[in-house]
Amino acid sequence: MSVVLEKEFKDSNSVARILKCAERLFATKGYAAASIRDITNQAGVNLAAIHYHFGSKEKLLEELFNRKLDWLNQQRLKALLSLEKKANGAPLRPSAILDAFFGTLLNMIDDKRNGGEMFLKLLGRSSLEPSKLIWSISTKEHSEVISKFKSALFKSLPNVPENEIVWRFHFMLGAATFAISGNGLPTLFANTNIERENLVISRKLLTKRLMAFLLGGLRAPLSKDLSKHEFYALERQNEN
Amino acid sequence: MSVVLEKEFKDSNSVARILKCAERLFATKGYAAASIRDITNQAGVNLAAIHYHFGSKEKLLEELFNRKLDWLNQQRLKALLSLEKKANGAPLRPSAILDAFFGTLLNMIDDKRNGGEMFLKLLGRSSLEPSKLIWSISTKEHSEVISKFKSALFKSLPNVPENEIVWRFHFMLGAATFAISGNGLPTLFANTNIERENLVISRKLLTKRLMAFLLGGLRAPLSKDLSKHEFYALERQNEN
DNA sequence: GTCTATATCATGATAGAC
DNA sequence: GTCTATCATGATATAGAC
Repeated sequence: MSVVLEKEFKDSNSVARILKCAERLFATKGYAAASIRDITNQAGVNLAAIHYHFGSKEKLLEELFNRKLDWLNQQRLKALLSLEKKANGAPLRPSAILDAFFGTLLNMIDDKRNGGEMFLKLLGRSSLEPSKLIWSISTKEHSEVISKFKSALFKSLPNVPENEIVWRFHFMLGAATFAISGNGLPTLFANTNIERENLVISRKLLTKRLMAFLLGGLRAPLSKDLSKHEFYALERQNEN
Repeated sequence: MSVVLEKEFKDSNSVARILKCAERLFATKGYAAASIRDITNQAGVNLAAIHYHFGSKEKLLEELFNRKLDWLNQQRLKALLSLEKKANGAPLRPSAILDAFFGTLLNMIDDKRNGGEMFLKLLGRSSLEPSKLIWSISTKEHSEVISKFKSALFKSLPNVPENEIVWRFHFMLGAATFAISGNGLPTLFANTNIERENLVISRKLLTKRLMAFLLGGLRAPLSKDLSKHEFYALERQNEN
């Protein structure tokens, strides 16, 4: 048996199962509340397996993040590069940039076999986690990707102050995170005669909804106190 | 000494100090990771004090939430009622509704003496917490307030399907939550030649930024697949 | 009402047999 | 690589002195 196959075999037996269960438990209970006993029990492996394969609970989280986040960021980069190739130097449409960034993110919802949905919840949850642990992970490539998308947006919206764009990026991340983690929706839809079926989310519909919202926010007129160019964002509206 | 004064004295000595420290620690470390040892140590009270005054760690969290969230929701309701009184039956402007809901929220940032900022972080964090514990708290009044604001938005945007408004409400909550909890901003502003000073947030500026974004998202044109009335939201734009 | 002391249990981590 | 057994620590909670 080759070295590669041997590794794959090991992966599917222990490491992969641990990763999958850890992903789910971290996402649902939170990192601190999910014990390695929970994880190893559900994964059907021994209590010591996590320490053997990963070294510690923290390293497990780190590994989890690096694998999925790197993959996601590669998708994002691929999408952005493809857009830039087609545009041939011209600025991209804002909606296309958002698609490349947030569309790839939401695509993971359907990737249930690989735990994409759970990872998304974990990712969202971690975004509000002030712990240094989370934010020290994968800052290497991740911030590079963020940087590339910022640049694309700057070029795409030349009349908008750059720091305004960054702030709106931040707001968009918040909206997208909530879109993924549907907590709070029951409260929100309570006392509404809206069909319950609507709470069962189709990824495509959710994406459309979110994208419309994000684009509206990104191109919203600047508040009067922030700039004299009030309706800057509307200039490019016809290109959308 | 009157009964009331006696109670206030007690509060300022133990209960209040516990609440304040718990708020900060829950917000910074998360509920699970913040131990009652941390809390009682920082509060300068005995380890057993939490159980004596609140019964358990969970009850402490519940008490914390109920106090602050009720207060916030009262502010929101007051603001909404004041608007409706002035409008005299006419639909409110969307921007005014958002001000009443999210403006009151952001106002708590400045309330450092009463731990408003910490509570906001805790609130945001809890929004992504799938634990039943958090979501079982204060659903009584809270969902009523949400309901009233939904109704106001429905009236304000009569041409928008109601479930679309609710979804956008959800997205707005996400953006507002991220606006408050400024995690991720360092990553976002990295590699940018934007002055670091901009990361020190003034509440007023942040509110302006967020409101512009929210309003843009709320009134964004509906995606073609969602409705035939594409630019519905722009109809009321001049009233903003 | 507040404290000391302690009970009871779950946690992450490790050592060593197989 | 996997298991059992165990450790030290820190968790929530409680009983009882003052």
